[in-house]
Amino acid sequence: MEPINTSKYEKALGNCYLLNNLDKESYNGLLSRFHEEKWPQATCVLNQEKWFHNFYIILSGRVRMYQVDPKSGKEITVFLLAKNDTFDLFCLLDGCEHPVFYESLDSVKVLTAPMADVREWLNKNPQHYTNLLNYAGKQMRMLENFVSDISFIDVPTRIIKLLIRNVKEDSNNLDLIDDLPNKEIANLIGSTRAVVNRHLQKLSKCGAIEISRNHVRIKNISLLQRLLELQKLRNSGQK
Amino acid sequence: MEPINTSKYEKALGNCYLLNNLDKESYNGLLSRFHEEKWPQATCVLNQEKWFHNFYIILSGRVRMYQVDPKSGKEITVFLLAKNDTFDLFCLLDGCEHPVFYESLDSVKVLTAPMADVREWLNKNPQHYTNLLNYAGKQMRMLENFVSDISFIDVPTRIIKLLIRNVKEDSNNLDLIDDLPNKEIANLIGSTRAVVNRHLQKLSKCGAIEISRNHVRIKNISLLQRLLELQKLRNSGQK
DNA sequence: GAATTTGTGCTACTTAAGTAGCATTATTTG
DNA sequence: CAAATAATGCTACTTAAGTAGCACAAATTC
Repeated sequence: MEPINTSKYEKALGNCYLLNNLDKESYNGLLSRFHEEKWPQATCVLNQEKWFHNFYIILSGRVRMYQVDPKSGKEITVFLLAKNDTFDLFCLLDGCEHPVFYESLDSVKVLTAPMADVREWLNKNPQHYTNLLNYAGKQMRMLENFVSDISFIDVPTRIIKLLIRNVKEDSNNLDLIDDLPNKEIANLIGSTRAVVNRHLQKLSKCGAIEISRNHVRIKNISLLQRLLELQKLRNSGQK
Repeated sequence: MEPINTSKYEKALGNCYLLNNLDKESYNGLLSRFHEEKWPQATCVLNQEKWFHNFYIILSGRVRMYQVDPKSGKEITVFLLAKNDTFDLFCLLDGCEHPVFYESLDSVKVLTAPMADVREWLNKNPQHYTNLLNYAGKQMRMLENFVSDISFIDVPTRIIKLLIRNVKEDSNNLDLIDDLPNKEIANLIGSTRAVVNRHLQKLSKCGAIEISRNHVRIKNISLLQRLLELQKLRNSGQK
């Protein structure tokens, strides 16, 4: 395993939180511990030990982190990770095992280093903890929102929010989630395939979206936004 | 506002994550920025700016952090904070505002300091970030569990898990949650007063717990544990 | 101690979400 | 190209959770 060419990744990792504002020396010191790995599409690495001993930065492709209910087999996607995201953040933060699953949605390129090495680097360069704290804060906010969304909001509205959250501002295209089957969309909002399909059909019939196998396309973003507003208002007369 | 007597709090704050393994100098440097405050029971400070500008460590009493659904008025308690807990962690981590509510359940004593001071201290003493990372990791795990619990598990089981999680090992007494009205229990698991009451009645009738106004008492902890196991097994034949 | 507020325990009802099942179509694999 | 697999689009059904409403009791306030 030869040392990686750190300069090769400077552009690719420009937006990775962990490498924010690093001086040349820190940057090379950290990156030199990593090497590149490729995973084929739709791989689920069952061995959870792995996340405990290795740390990953995504170079390209999507990885979902999910939990499985052993009782029903139901799954929920906790984080949908993409370029510049890292895992496992939980282990990196507190050094404990994290019983969770990871699965690649595309063919994926990652940089990986032993977890212990990354933790050691952080210990030796504590001035760079701030980057990690920021990222942890953002992820916590996402989790907190997930909790309140599931508890407050019905499935059709969660779908609309998911769609709106993922449209690219310029193109109206769906980023990250435009090529998922209904089952994966269900996992993202904590519901089931059949129920999601039911509501996608309605959105399709009213002209907000267009659906085909493995694809959802936004047809009328402002209609979606109006539907979301309507949902927020409905029942607001309650105490 | 006179500087606090830092030695006074050494015992009280022995288990606060933020003060773990601090040398005398760091300890005093941090604590000297704080002063003590008292809040009466059942106070809800509506001014959310406050959490953004001030940081709090709980000395005694309980504080719940919760979200409110503006549509229905429904609430969900995200964290039930007690002695040695701190807030607002989200702001401390990433320096952004955090639109959330805090409310005291008891008469509460806190130590408080300007958020900027705490962040500045952390910047100057980066070797102590580890404590914060650990705590953030634990809180993230709690949030992640909350997500999967709400999405996988039915209300009666969530109640049982809440009870089991909160029994003191030695005494069988409920810590933290033994004096809450049904409505507060509902907020803790993301349900409603009426539904929680329905299931508490069942647990009461089968002899697992005893209920009275503002009180739940464990009568048969091993029965609760057996009920939890039963729930886990039921339907496990599904694919 | 009268009046108000808060919490409980219940019945009856509504509804969204989930479940089961299956036919149809698209895609992949051998 | 045949067979297997994966994804969809339905219908019909079940169910847990939530809603509404109210009587009653306990606690608090004036």
